[in-house]
Amino acid sequence: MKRPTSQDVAKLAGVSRAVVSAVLNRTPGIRVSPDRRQAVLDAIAQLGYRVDAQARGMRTGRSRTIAAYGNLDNPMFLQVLQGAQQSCMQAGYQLLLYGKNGQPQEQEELLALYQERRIDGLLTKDTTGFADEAFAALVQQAGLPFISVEGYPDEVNVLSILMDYGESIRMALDYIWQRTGGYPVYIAAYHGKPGEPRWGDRHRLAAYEAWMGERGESPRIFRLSLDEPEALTELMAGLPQPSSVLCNWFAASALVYRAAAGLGLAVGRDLYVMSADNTAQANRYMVPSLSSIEVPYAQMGAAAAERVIRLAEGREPSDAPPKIWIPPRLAPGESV
Amino acid sequence: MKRPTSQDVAKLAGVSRAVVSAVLNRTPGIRVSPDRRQAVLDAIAQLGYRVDAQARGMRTGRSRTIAAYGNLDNPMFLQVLQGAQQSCMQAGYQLLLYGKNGQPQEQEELLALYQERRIDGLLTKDTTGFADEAFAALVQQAGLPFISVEGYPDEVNVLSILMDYGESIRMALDYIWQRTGGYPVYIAAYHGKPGEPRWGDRHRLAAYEAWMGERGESPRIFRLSLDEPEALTELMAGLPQPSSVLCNWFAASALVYRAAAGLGLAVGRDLYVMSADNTAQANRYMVPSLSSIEVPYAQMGAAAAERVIRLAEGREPSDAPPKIWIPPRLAPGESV
DNA sequence: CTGTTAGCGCGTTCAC
DNA sequence: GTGAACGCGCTAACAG
Repeated sequence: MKRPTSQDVAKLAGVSRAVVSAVLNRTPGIRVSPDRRQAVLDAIAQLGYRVDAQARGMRTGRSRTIAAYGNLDNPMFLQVLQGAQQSCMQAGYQLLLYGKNGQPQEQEELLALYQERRIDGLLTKDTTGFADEAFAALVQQAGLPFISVEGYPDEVNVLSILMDYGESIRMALDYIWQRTGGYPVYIAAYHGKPGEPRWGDRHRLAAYEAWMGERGESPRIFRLSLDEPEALTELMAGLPQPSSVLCNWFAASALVYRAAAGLGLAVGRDLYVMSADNTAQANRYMVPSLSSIEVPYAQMGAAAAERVIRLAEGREPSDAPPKIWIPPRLAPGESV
Repeated sequence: MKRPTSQDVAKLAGVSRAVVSAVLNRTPGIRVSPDRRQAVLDAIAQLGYRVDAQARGMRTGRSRTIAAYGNLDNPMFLQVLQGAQQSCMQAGYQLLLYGKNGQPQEQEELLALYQERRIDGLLTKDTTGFADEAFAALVQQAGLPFISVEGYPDEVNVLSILMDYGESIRMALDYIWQRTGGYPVYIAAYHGKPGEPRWGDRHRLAAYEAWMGERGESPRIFRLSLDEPEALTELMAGLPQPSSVLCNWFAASALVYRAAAGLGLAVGRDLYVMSADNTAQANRYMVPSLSSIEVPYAQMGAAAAERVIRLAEGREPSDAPPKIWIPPRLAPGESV
């Protein structure tokens, strides 16, 4: 009892293999009468026939598979995958997972996947503002349909799915103001040494300054090294009660909670806290639960996959804009 | 400038296509002299030749790809993927992602992937103690190499990678005792209505009872519905200080923190808390950070992928044990 | 309009 | 080490 082939189906249905193929792919140029068509479908069902994807792929040159590349340590990547998978399934594509390990050869291996005809397109989940022009050039040269989630915000030659970080800050500020009537301190946390803030943080900062400026308030920005969280306690000890703080990042909010506990301040009463993202998906487990802005990664992944597939199939209009913007989402908690 | 084929490589190296293939696959039965071999390798490098995976797959009948099936809402699945990817890469395999959506047709689609020759094997991340015998039978009948992470603990016909939940409890109890000298209350949380506890929870409970019994203590078990967390406050108000509690699940620990805050109890001083898992990966963000036992999902994913690949390649001895046990891991925090 | 024939794509493998 | 067949589905050209 071996695998049935299109040959077997053709014989059982009393037609040629070409008709079987035509029925399955509605091939233009080959018309099939309804009854013959039905005979083919019956034969397929009876035998449990399945097209050999490899044989089809070899003939057509496409694999109907795209790869998703990202950091498997980051839980947000899972959301991207979820969205991408959704889009793939709707389009009849498969999703190949390729985890980032930080090895330099990985980029070549991604290209190799394409050259081996294992994938038709590539989607990467990059860190905010990431850009690797050398890689982008290689990809373009190879002709690999490519789209980045959160990367290459300023490279017009690379297609990206982006979130509007400025809007996320305005959304948070409006929410805090509506709930408390106060103007928050902004905490910009960073890892390691203070450097030039990255793309996302630049836009967040600018939005904060503009929002405060429009209301005649002077911005109060506190730069916090995640490696020296003690500084936070000093800052917070000097704030009147109640005050509100808006953190650029979940990790900073966690430190604020910790410092508040040390000072005997009750979050949600003596101190309002909001996070401009939900990187760790831990917001709702915080006590009290942390209000935040969410980056809609699933939606971004879905949009990315959809677009890569269009690209791979040559259905993307060449004048399509390189960047697609997805709006942030407000996730209220108990901390504001 | 089109894609180079093995034909092109052969011509450039002055050999037949069979030799190119033999060089690439160290085919037994075809000896290639060192200089010819080198000529082939040079030609490959010069042309940038890559084997067409589809053509190879069509000929060999294998795709060198396995699928991972699981719930994309669960961050732990990402860890499984990470481990699986690692194993796949080492073996030269690709990982196809298939997200669980809860639709009944999914099982058929997984089988279809195999019948279409898109995958050589399947790995599923199931919930603890899960078992679907109908699916397992289908898979077996189809001949699809299959292994479950955390599922089918009692079905000897299905291969699984499992964690020893009893050991996780003993590990936690030993740790708490060593740090505090106390005997914890055990909190068994559940969703919805109280029912028969599942496989993992049964083993946890039994281990708790046995451990307490060995020390001449009578077990103190509190069953908690996650939908009625108020009951927890009552329980905790009645405990002496300091006391310790061991929760079967992260979500229960989060509720304990919340109740402690309401009662003015300081976790880590008035009350010691430990979680028997880290499902939400939020432990280190809790204030204070939550001590817990971790399920080593990455390791389990790696073991699963490795085994599926062996199975697919027919390298698995038929007398191999159906279950592989991976030990739990202690993750100390500040709460104990 | 409906359908057939034949060749193709590309790497693998068996007989020599 | 070589030559040739093979795997399986797609599709251009062609015929009834």
